[in-house]
Amino acid sequence: MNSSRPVTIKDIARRFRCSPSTVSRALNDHPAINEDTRKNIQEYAKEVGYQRNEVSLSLLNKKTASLGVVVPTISNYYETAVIEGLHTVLQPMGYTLNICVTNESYLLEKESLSKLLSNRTEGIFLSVSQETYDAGYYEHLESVIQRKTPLIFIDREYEDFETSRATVDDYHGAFAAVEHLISIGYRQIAHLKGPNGLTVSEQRFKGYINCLKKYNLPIREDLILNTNFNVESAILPTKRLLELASPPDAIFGVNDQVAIGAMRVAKDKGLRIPQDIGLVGFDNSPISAYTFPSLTTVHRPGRKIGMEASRLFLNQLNGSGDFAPESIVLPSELVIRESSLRI
Amino acid sequence: MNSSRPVTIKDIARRFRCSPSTVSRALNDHPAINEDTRKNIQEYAKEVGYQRNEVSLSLLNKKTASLGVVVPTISNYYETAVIEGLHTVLQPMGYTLNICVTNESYLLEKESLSKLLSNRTEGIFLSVSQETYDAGYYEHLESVIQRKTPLIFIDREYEDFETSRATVDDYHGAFAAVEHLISIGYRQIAHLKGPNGLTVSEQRFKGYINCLKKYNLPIREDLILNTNFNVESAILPTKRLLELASPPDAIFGVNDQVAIGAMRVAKDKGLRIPQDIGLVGFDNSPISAYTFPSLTTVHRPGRKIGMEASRLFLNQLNGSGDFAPESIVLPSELVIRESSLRI
DNA sequence: ATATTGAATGCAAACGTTTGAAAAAATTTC
DNA sequence: GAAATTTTTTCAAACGTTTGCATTCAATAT
Repeated sequence: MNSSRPVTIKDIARRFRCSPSTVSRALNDHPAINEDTRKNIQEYAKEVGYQRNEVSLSLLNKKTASLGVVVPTISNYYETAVIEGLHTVLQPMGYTLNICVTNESYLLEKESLSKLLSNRTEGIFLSVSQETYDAGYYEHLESVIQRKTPLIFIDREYEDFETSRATVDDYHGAFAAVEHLISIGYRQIAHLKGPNGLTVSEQRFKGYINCLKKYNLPIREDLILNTNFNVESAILPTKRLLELASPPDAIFGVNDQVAIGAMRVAKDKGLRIPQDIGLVGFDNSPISAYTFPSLTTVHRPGRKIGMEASRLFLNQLNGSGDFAPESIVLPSELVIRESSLRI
Repeated sequence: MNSSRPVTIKDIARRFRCSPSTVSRALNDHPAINEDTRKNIQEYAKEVGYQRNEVSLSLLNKKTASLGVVVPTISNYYETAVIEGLHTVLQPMGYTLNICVTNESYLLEKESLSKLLSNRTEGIFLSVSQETYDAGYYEHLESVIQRKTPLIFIDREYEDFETSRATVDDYHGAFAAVEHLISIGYRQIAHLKGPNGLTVSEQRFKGYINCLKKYNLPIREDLILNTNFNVESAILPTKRLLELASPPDAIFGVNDQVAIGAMRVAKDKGLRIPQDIGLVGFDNSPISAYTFPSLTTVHRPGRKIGMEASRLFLNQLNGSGDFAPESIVLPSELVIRESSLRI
């Protein structure tokens, strides 16, 4: 008596005293079907709200039209921008995105991947978790590779995998940011670094270090402190920086959140930005243009990364057997605003 | 020669010269299987990386363990918080979330729902698009209801549907925000409203209006301007407000983004916050605590909404036939910070 | 030696759809 | 009116897995 059972092709066939194949063909406008039969069946199908069961089709065709997106978090602007980019390209093509959040945990990442494979996902976009990255685990990726499921790395990557990847040129972005500070005249430039071990953190850190070296500025260990990418995590480190006997005259934050945290602390201390202290962030998040003063930052094209990653996936999917992995590195771009423009 | 075809139970059966049923039972630790057979099969399965095809199981059991999440956007803090909440509860239970972004478009929403139904999603969380809401369309929801697929409304809702819903008490949050401004002594309170027609906008607007009424303050049409929820959309309206012959002494923004935009414009004008102008936002986004001055706002429990919505879904799923829809309204909470604390 | 038990395995159907090939029905041709 | 042709429909298999029931085989009991 449960009216909620979805109506199937068989139901319709019974109703018309014909075979399921006829119904199937009628619904798919197959030319070998009598015009009247077709119309009747289509009308009836619409009337009873028939919707074909894609699950059975997936089984038959071994195509699921679903893709996995495995990311450490979705609560940052950048990550959602990437997902939007993926969406923009892939939703119109009929793909469904299965979003898995790993919270930076290896176990969750492993489980997510296994689940996606079990569900016969046709491709996987992966930004590995910090735990995975730290520990250098990679066994859980073997099965993905072995299955030849296209695997696209986003931002965080393993060098030694034969896979496509889309990353932002963090190194040169960071370099440009620090170079800009130097060009303005700042000399004691601190860095609020991201968590150790993550490519993103390390690349930006390297950009910072190498730029200082290039301009023969001393590298002061006491001006390099760790944060956790969010605003709060920048508060204490910034306080410590500003209480130093020889405090920095500029701070390069690993991202906008961190820079905004630093901005807040500096202002609380009565410092003027950019006169007393210069500030640069990273990401070009929407808010960065509207802080007071507005934040100099490095644009990180999240949407574009998502779209490029989609392209890489499609290339691999449609490519011939001897597929060659591609690496896309999108340039990051310095966006100069008020927080560093000391005159 | 393509080694990428996933190994199936049949493959294993062939290898052991036994029937697929035996393999299936062996893999599932069925007691009627000989200990040795079981061990051998399990070992071999592991060795060749067998992973059971969940698609076929879905077809067999009519259970897909996947849920749809249909939202207008994922680029705001609040939306991602909701999704995180859903995730927190549902991922551990084995559910997969299919995220569909509608970009506020009715057509995309309709297509997304139809796709989800075709994929035999077991439940749908829906925050209707603005277009849908404006036009009052609802036919596309009929098939969801008819299929008895649990449908949970999030925030934006249709009054006349017999479905569960989880919303935040925007009205009282807005009311409290305005009341707070009044209590501090602000009298000419402007409102940067959200897009017309959306429940969220209208409820907050209503809270604003009714609070003014309660305290016998005049309602000035010229102090009510529309925005589009993002920072940029607040810039021009705020400029207009501040250029009025009789400008407001406080602004209540429909969300934090808008309030931050307003903050920026006010500061550019040389106004001191909160001395010259008070500011209140809505959402309690992470950044709001670290603007300068920090932003008074109304906490909107996104994560909790997601978790509550999950609960509503599970209730409906496990409920008996005569299911009664539930409405959860979570309180919003005024968070007083510097931007409104004129002494 | 035969019946009885028990353990281990196989058979077949089911989930909903598509599709090549075969069959049936209708139409045309001579 | 039969043969040839065309149109329309049905059959059966396939996708990968599970599961109730039947079957097989060996061991035990009588």
